[in-house]
Amino acid sequence: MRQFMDITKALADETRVRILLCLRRKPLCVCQIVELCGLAPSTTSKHMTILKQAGLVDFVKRGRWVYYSLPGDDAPALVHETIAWVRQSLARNKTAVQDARTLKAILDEPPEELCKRQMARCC
Amino acid sequence: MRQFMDITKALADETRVRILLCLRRKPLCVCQIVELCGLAPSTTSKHMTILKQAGLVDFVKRGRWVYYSLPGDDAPALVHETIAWVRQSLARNKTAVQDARTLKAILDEPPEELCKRQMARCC
DNA sequence: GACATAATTCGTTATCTGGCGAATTATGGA
DNA sequence: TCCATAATTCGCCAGATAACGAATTATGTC
Repeated sequence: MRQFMDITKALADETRVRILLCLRRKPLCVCQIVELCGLAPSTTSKHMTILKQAGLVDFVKRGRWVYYSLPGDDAPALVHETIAWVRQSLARNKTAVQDARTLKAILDEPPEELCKRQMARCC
Repeated sequence: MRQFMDITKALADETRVRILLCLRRKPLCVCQIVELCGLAPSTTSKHMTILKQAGLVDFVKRGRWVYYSLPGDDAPALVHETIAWVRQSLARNKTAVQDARTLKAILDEPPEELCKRQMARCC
């Protein structure tokens, strides 16, 4: 039950659902996710921790960069079924479609530029 | 997105998930649900309102009694898929199994007795 | 109509959650 | 070694949520 409730609580926030959907195609680094959801890096990081705790995402560190992705085939069936359910439920959702467009633009820009812009915004 | 988030928020509470699972076999009246989850009638009623708002349950009034049930075939596919997902995810869950046992005992007793006991408890 | 009672609504309280900025950690480059 | 910087953790605040008991609503019975 614990694991299931971790998952439902993780999904009970729109930002986290949007992030999950955006990881569909490829791993994203934190600065890209920050750009996507328009929140402070600290807040975004917290969301990623909650998703990780629920087992809904994985991450790898590459130097100073952290890449989050959907979990691999070795993850529990529950996790895969959950992601499938979310994806199916929101397949034609307006917000999700818009996010996919935004993501495309973000991926066109080198991550370093994103980070610099985010730094400039708050300091 | 609104409807989906209503559903995930409804599922982000263990009591509500347990109630949903217990409705599997047959409709239950509020006093039975109160007995099952061990909370105050007012609290339980609020939970039922949230589940109803999310579309995850229906209810019918029979005189002074209100019976909650899983929604019928005319409910949106999203609702049925959600319930299927929850059921599958917790099929062998310990809490769910225990609740099923408790429910069996509750169904053996006439609802009137339950209501009287609940009344005695708080007044 | 008056009363009993199943359920809900209301008002209050304690806890949880999501948000931010500041401080900290950890890594690559000068 | 020292600095720059990507990310996280910490400390705080505002708003949401779950719990209760009291009051209210609605329905059946006398």
